[in-house]
Amino acid sequence: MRWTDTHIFTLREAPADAEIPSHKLMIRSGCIKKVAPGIFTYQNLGLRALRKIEKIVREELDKRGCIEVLMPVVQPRELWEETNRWKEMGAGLLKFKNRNDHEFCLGATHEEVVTDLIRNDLKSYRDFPRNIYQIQTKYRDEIRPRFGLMRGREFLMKDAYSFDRTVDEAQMSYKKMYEAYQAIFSRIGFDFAIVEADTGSIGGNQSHEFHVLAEFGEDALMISGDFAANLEIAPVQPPSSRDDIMIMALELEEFATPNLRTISDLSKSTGVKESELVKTMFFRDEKEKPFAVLLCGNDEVNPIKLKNFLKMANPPEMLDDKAVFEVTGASPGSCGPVGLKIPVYSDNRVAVLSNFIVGANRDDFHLRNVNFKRDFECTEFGDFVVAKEGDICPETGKPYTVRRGIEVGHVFYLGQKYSNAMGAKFLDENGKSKTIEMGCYGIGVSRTLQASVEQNHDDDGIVWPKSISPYSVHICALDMKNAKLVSCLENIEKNLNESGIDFLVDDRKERPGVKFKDADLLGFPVRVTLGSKGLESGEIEVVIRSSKEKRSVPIDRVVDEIKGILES
RNA sequence: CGGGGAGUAGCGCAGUCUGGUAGCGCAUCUGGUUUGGGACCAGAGGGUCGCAGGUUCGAAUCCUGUCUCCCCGACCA
Repeated sequence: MRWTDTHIFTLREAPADAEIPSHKLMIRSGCIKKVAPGIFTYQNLGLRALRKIEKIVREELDKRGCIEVLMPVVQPRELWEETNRWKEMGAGLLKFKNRNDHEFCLGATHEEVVTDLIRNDLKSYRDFPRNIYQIQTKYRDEIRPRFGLMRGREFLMKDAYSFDRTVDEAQMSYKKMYEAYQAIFSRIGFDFAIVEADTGSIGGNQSHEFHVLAEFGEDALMISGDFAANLEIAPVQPPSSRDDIMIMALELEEFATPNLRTISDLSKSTGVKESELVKTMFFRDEKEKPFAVLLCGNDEVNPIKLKNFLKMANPPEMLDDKAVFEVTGASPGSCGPVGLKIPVYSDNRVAVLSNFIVGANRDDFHLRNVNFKRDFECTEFGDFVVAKEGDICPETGKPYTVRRGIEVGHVFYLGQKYSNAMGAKFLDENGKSKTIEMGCYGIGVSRTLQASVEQNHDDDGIVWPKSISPYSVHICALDMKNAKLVSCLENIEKNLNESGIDFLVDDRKERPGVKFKDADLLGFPVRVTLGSKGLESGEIEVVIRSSKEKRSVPIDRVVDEIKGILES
């Protein structure tokens, strides 16, 4: 393809709203263009790379017996009501009515549609296992889209759904997809990590995320030896119990703490370390009932852990100041567990404290020498904190280190959540009706595209991996008025076409410097410089984008050299 | 929703404080000289200054309202 026949426009400067390198480079290279917040046009270069990702995904899934379909973007309310997600998904689901006042939403995910599809088809135990997938546009009404394709409202997703007869068979399907994802992300050329993860509003009870490691990743990953988890769920080893030491419970005492509203103020004033102060936080459960959570002063509450511990559908909401006052009779800075009439959950790290300080439920007063049992009852102990670097992982007994990642893939074992809600059943060998076991598996295809740029770029531009580069070869034809050069170019074009190698020829009337800069920006794996200098010497310059290595190659060997580089 | 910032040509920005009929760089077009790492000269096209009111002889500039976008957080996955 010749540049002057394409639709490629590069920018010298990035738009002011682009923040991270990959976003800037995707815009500057003309891969994408913003249409509205979180909504983009894929221009030709971006689309070509996207199609190559799709091709790899299809190959790996088809190879494993997955069946491709295409489901609708617009979905009727009725289906979403069946699983109660019309409500549960909240404002993230974009809803609207048609002219007949029928309610619809834009597909944010397709569990409902696909379950509806198969519940009519998979009737016999002979029909299993089955795995249905599609590559489809999703729409999620994100509160704050950002970083280009990284968190868009409209994005391209590969979603697959497995249907099995038994838990064991479902686990095998899960494993198969897990391996497919490993293969896919390896082929694309990622440095990635697989972590245990929360299931979010998709539901289910087992889940792994695939993360591309990158400095600007939105997720924090906690890694400890062989174990890795998303920060959202990373478990923390409880401190060892102090049962063996007899600690005298001292006399409960109220003391004045005027204007001391924060843990750090209280720590300075009392001389007690923040980690030994106890803070009390208030939340609301799904029945709107308030409950309290006790944490060490230097810990942060992890709402996802609370959600999972209390088996809620969504993380609990915090009470506002007014609601806290109604429950405790005090402002948030002066609250504590003593005398409360609501459930009190306590983090494991608080469990080992004694004679500690809490708010007195009276403004500007705290209590010291507070102890479990004697002064208040704890409903239940658990792990409710956000893990920190250096915390001990209970799985390995070793400390965590933190990495940042971009979530490009997610596999869930769903169990019967959707099949149960939607009545997806089959008859087994004995003619008995059973509920189908499900799994679902997503890859953010458009996010994967940008993640690749995020992981592969330098100061000059994108460094596409060979696997998904929009074109494999970039030929800078420096002087299209030189007849000898043009005929040499045509010869190379012919040979590349015959070899099935895709390439872009920069045949614009631009100075060499401009072409080299743009070639670096677009970042295809191999660049060929075709200029009169090279023609005279009989050798042409071939440059490898990733290493900047330059090779002088005899004209008649250029295509072989390119093949060699692309195959290596 | 809370906090901060910004809307002026396709992109990046100045001008706003102190009102006087809109400017710079890049990009685009024409002509010429150049041509192996973002050339130079001369000329040209392109903007109802986010929108709506108001003040004023006169508003990009002052006042009021409103919309949008971006960043941090909340939220979401």
